[in-house]
Amino acid sequence: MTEQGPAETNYSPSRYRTPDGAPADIVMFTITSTARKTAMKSLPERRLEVLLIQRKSWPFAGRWALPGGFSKESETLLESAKRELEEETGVGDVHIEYFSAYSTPGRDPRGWIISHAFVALVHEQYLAERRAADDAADVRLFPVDEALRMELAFDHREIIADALEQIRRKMMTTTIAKEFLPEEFTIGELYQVIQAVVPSFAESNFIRKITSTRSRQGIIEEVKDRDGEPKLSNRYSQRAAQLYRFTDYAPALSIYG
Amino acid sequence: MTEQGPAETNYSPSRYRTPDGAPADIVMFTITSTARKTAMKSLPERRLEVLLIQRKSWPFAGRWALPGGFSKESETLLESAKRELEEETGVGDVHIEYFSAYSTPGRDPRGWIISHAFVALVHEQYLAERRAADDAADVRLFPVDEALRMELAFDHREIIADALEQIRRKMMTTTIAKEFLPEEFTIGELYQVIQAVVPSFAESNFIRKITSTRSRQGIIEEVKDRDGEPKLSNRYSQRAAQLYRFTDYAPALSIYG
DNA sequence: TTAATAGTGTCTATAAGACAGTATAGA
DNA sequence: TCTATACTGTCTTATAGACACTATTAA
Repeated sequence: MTEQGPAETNYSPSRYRTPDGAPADIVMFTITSTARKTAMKSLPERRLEVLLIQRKSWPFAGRWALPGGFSKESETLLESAKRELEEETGVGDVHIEYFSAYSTPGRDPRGWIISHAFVALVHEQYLAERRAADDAADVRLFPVDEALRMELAFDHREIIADALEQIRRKMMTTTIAKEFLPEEFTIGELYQVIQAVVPSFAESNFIRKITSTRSRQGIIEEVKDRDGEPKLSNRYSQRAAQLYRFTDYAPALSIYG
Repeated sequence: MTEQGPAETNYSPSRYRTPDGAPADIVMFTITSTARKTAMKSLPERRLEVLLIQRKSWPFAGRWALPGGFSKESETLLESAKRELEEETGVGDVHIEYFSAYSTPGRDPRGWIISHAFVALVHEQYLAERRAADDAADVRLFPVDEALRMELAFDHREIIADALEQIRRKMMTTTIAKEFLPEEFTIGELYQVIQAVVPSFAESNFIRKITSTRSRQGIIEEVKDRDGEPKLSNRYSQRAAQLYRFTDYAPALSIYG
């Protein structure tokens, strides 16, 4: 081959300009439930929200930004992201996954800083205490559409848009819905969670499809009580609904049949 | 919140340890065709191969490694990966996408170096001249299973394994097969390409499925000549086969019906 | 005539999709 | 009795899957 990069020649760190930092930024989604004021029990309104922090200092002081911070040499990026998130939300056992890197020159006025974006999915209940304490403070949940219309710090608007696209795809093709649901849930809840993330989702016969056909291959299964009787819930309706849970089965999708 | 990271306080780069480099490493896959020696025209054997480079210097001198090199402050990681790959293969118009980051402490003896892995998919024909010139040199294609059994530099074995898993999933769920095929191809070729990447793929009625059902929603379409007559090919068989091309249609897969 | 690929015919079982109807129980 | 959710019945059409059969033509 022609000239090789530094990796193929004698290496001396001081000869090269090196990055000024490798932060992890976390797009933390949750789905909030708000009770509707109806005559009787009803399903709540569910809305996809994203956690933002108001910056205190340069650059972008005053602007809202994604939580995150610089990673350390002694940790992986994933460990770094988990640490930062725990510092922000006080919650450790969240679903968190690497997602993409952002490296456009000039994206951070502090220098050459490549940001590593993570997506975290959190049960609303884990944030409950935090919200009470910090409401109207410098850490808040915003509805996703609202966040996407805001002037955020850095390229965080683009990061959120990419993260949203990714979880929309994953919501339809994997079982990440479980990250937003209790262990046992009703079909109505599952349907709502899918719709909160993918508004265009509409399946007239949803219960029929999920409880026959593919479900025979076991994405979800009915919950039974100790006597082997179907376990029901009437949280949301007069008529009790069957409770389900996700199994470990992950269907392999294919466009080729 | 509790204590904020550097991003939320006054920033002074010199106060923090910074990374020693952000290289892009490229897992470049291609599918090679080898004619079988049969009595007549027949489909070639197709094999998934990955491009490796033999390192000349410390660290891991003599070991085979992924092509790549340190990114520069003035370019995005994608631009960096494209540049490195072009230097290696002489080809510019390849399909290349970001894939993951590798950050385990100690993964690179030269220091704190977070590697950005890309997957590139290349038509075999683009490599044809290169191979003739460089055969038995320090840049070679290896069958993927062989590469995964080798002692490679850094954590490149793990990177290749992850990349393989990713393109296997994408081969089944997207139309990346087109990156390994000519503009116009036969069903037999498509089937072979899928199998080269996903050996477990087996569809007895493949032609039937792809030309009815989902194909009515248009993943591929028949190629016609100027007179509107079906365009055929007899590259691989006595009986001429219909040529197809991919459309722009990307099916939306779902586990929920 | 055969080899090697490229299809088609036909049948059956399963799934998708629509849509009207029934079930439940607290307010 | 009404309301809001949770289903079930029934019909039609589409798709999946198996597998035997026909088609093509240079060597």
